[in-house]
This record gives sequence, C-alpha cells and structure tokens, in this order.
Amino acid sequence: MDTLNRIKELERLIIQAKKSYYSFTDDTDEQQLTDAEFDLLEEELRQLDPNNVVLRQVGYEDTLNSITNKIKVTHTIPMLSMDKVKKKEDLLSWFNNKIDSGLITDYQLVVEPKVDGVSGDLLYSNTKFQYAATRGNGRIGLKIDTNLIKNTIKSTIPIKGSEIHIRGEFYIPKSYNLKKERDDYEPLRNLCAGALKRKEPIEINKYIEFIPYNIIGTDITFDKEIEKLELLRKTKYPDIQYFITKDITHVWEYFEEYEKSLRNKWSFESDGLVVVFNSINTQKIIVQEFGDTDHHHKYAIAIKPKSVGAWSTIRDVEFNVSRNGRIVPVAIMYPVQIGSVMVSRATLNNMSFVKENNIQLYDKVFCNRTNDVIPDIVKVIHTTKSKEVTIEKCPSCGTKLVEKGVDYICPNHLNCPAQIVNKFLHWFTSNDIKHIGPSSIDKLIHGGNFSSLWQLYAMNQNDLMCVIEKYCNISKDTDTMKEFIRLFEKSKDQTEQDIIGKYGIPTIGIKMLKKMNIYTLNDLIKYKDLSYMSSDVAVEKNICIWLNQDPRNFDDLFSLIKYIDPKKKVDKNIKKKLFCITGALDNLSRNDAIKEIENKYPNYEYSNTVTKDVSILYIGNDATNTSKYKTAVKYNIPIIEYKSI
DNA sequence: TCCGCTTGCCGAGGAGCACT
DNA sequence: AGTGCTCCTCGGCAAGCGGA
Repeated sequence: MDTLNRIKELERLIIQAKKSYYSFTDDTDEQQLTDAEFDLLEEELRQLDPNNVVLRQVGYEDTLNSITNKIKVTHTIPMLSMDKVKKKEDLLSWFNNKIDSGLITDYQLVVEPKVDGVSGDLLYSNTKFQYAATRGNGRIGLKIDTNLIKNTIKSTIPIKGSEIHIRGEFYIPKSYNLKKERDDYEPLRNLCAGALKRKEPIEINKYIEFIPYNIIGTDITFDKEIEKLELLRKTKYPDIQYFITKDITHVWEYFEEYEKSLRNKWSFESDGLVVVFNSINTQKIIVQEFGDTDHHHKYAIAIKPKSVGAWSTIRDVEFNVSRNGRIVPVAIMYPVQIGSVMVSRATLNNMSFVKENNIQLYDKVFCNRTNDVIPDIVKVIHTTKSKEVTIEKCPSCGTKLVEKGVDYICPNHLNCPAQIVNKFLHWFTSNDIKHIGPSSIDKLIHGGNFSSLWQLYAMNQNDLMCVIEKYCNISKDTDTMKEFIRLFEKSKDQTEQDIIGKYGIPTIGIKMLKKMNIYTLNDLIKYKDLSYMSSDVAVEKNICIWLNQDPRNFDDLFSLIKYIDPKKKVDKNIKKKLFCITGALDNLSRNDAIKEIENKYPNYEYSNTVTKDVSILYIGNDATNTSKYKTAVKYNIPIIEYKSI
C-alpha cells in the first residue's frame, strides 16, 4: 500500500474510533480499540503526515460533529480582530501614542483594504494545500468543506515550509449584485458565510473568492509587512493593493479618498481600511511595550467608515428579562432597509438609557448599524402620538420591579420563569452544549417543571433522553439527540472552578475566579461572612450578596456540583491548599473528617498546625478557645464551621 | 482597560408534521 | 415514501454599556 492510501486508511480508522468512543449505541459488532492501539494509529499517522487535520482536532470529543460533519481546528496563533477608529483625531492619537514612547524609529505605515467577507485560514504543507478553516472564536474554528469551493482554492503554492498558514477573507465580488436591480441586492457577506456551510455546492459557490492578507509559517521570517504581501502575490490568489507612507495625515487623506471613490471602485465590499506598521521589528516592539489585549494587536488599527442608517418608527417596546433579572428594553420598529438587510429591532440597553435619551413609544428614530452589523438608535424625534415608556411589573412573572443602578430588576430571582430559562441557556452555551436553545428550554421548564440545572444532572441518561424527547421535540434515535447527549456528558468533565464560573453568579466568571483564587465551593463560601458586604472589592461584595440573598442560591450550585461530581478532574496546576481542623466533631473522628474533606476537595491538603499558609480552619464544638483558633484569627484565616460543608 | 452581560440579521440545514 | 411548510438552532458578521 502506498503512503497516501495508508494515510487515508489511518484517517478513517482514527475518526471511526473517535466516533464509536463517543457514540452511545450498543453496537458490539464493532471492535473497540484500546487506548494504546489508538495511540499507535495516531503515532503512525503523525510519522507519515505530521500536519494531518485529523491530528489537529481539538481533543477526541470535538473531533467530528456527527450532524454537520464539521471538524474543529485550533488556531495555534489566534486569529485576532482589530481595534477600530472612526475619527481623524483617534487615528492620530493611536499613532502618536506609539511614537511618543520614543522606542519607534521606523514610521512607515502600510494601508490596505479591510475586505468585508468571512475570515479564513488556509494551511499549506510543503507547497500542498491541507485544509481551510473559519476564524470561529479566533482560537477554534471549523474546517470548511473545500469541495464547495474547488475553483477558489489553489491546490499548491510556490512557498516552501512544513506549515504555512495563509490568512485572508472569503468573499463574493460585488459584480454578483450588479447584475440585479438595486432593490434585490443580496447581503454578500451573509451569502458567502451561508455558501461555505452548504452540504452541496450551488451556483453561488462558484463566485466565492479568497484574498490573502497575512502569511504565517514555519521557517519563514519577514522584515517588513509588505514583504508578506509581495510574497503572497506568488500564490496567484487575488492580491491586496496597498498604500505606504510615513505620514499619518496621508493615511487619513487616503481614507477620505477611500470613502469618496476607492471603495466603489474595488471589486469587493469593504468595511474600512487597515493600518499597520510596516516594520516587523516595530510591531514586535509595540507588542513588548504595549502588550496585546484579548482581542487585538496594538500595532494595527482599522479605520471604519460612517455606518449607513435609515429612519423608522418605534411601534412597540419589548422587555426582556435577563438571567440575573435585569430588564432590557428593546425597540421594535417598522422594518426598514439598511444596507442590504431589513432591520426591525434595536436594543435600548436599560431604562436609564431610555430616559436619558428621551426615547418614547411611537417616536421617529434614525437607526444605524454600528460597523454595519448591530442596529443602534442614534436620533429620536417625538411625534404627536409619542408616549412615555414605562414598566412596573416583570413581564415574565408579574413581580413588582425594583430600581438598581441603571437597571430595573425583577427580584424574583429563583422563581421567575424568564430568569430560569436564561440561567439554563447561559449554562448550555458556556458549556458548548448544543441543540437545546431558548425555545426548547422554555418548554422544558414549563412542561417538565424543571427549575434547577442539577435536576438534569441527577437523571440517568435514558430518563434525560425521555425528557428531552417529550418536551423539546427531539426523538431519541436522531443525530441531534446523540450529539446533545455527547455534549451533555462532556460537560461533566470539568473542574469545580469551571462549574462555578459557568454557573452564572452575577459578575463572576472564570477569569474572575482565577484572579480571586477561588477553586472550590469551600473557597467561595467564606464570602458568606457579612463583613464582605462592606468590602472595597466589588466582586467580593457581589458574592456576599449572592450568598446571603437566599440560601437556596448556594444550595442550588452545591447540588449541581454534587451531581456533576467534578472531583476526578483536578487542575494539576493548582497548588494544594492547606486546611486545618480544631475542636470536636459530632460522630466523626478527626481522621474521617480529613478524608472527607480531601475526598470532596482534591486540591486540599491537611495541615497539623495553623500557619500563615493555611487557607481554611474548620471548627467543631467549643473550638473558640483553642490556640489554632486564635492563630487563625490572628492571621485573618477564614474559619468555617465543619457542619456547613 | 478588563470583564461580564446584553443585543441583531442572515443563510443553511435538521427534524417534526400534515398532506399526498 | 416523498414533499413542502414550519420551527428551531447554529455560526457567520459584531458592538455598546456599566462597573471596577
């Protein structure tokens, strides 16, 4: 068998093994591979084809979505988005801010179009095409079926290197629309995104083009940004026209030229210009000196044109209830065409926003789409019919609303159906559990009388499937059900910290927990102490409020963790935390108590004595006179009654 | 500036359902 | 068994607000 066939064979075996590992059929005919056998297959494939897509998939479980047949791909270098400016002075301050640091000697800037399409990453290995992937969330994208865009993809490029990533934009040229009447113009970006998701190509797929703007690869380095663009010309993909200057004011003049005429001349739709320092060394200096944010580099910026808008009238105001009870007003407008889409809704953020901007029902409003995406009301004119927007009761449960900061809040946090639905939804989305959306959750909660997430985790798999089948209209034998169950099971495999972070305590996400060194419920409960109500640290106060608001808050999270039982999954990076015990415990020996705690909290370790390093002191009866207790008080170490765990 | 939280429109396709 | 309609969900493009 030749190498190529063996590679195909290995791909097939590995994918199949991953699939059967995660399917829940009783298909005993199929022989299951042992882990070792599986590893051997992977190793062999790695030898033959180090960059094979099958090896790059995110863990076994994310390999293949059985419904869409999409494979996840990790971007080892994230595909970041870009910071934006709209005004000349903002562009100047971005530039001057860098120059004023005194570290930059090369002022050259490269200006290029920001093509409005779907971002993509093409991987080439030793000149041969391997795969194309979407940007996804910047870190994990989806593989694109390149059968859909056979004409678009060049199978080889004359650039050597074992791993060459070509980054650019998939787009449909404007000429596609120009053949039509203006009223029939189609939204090209959406159309392109849709076409890339198809199972079978259609006519429109032939129009899709790819224009590269960045190249990242092993064994290649550049001194200048434009060297990348010049090298990319060799790929025979369409090339980006760029403008180069040392003078930032010329950049703005070029932008004005862009708005006036260039934009119309180009064959693709664009949503602004990209400005980047030409010298790669300068880029590096900026990264070192100014860092990166989560989303973008600071050595590049996008200049965005004013967004287009249109007039409409608010015909209604809808009130959404968020998972934390915040009331969010949304303007419902008579549908109006903006660009190539119809807009009928725009958020009004909160009731203070409505009042401060004097927005009323039946007002005439000018609606933008910020950066041509999100509808946004920017001008308001009252009419004779205009009427003040008011709300007193929760639209979901009827509870009287209370004012809190800029928001109106429904205080019925535990029983308000809308809040429960959104809590479920937040958990499902943050855990990447798919196929159960708002509507299904609504039916689950109303029909099935569910009110807490732990109730789902307390069920066995078959009962869960029955419930989902009954209330969410998904039959047991469908791919959707299998995929849902797979993802649901996967959600059990995470640390206690992950669970707390995703659970949705107001203002507390995973990053915040890490910052605060909260790993477990044990770390969390210490904030129940009412002294944190006056804490200067807002998040401490928030946790304190949440814990004391209603004891059922904690009980609910506690039950969820109990049923998920995350003790198997311990983050190895966590330094063990020390705990100590003092005082007599009812019906329990000291040793049993230690075992119990260590079992429950695998990152906790018993310490004989109370030192500064001890994180928690558990106390039993009559413990307040012990020296351990006094030392703990002295060092400000949290003291918790053993009973409370 | 970071983090959490909230918002909209579009096309593709899975799945249920009523009807032939 | 096949067809068309409808509901639902996903993933593509994202930004703005508020608090610290």
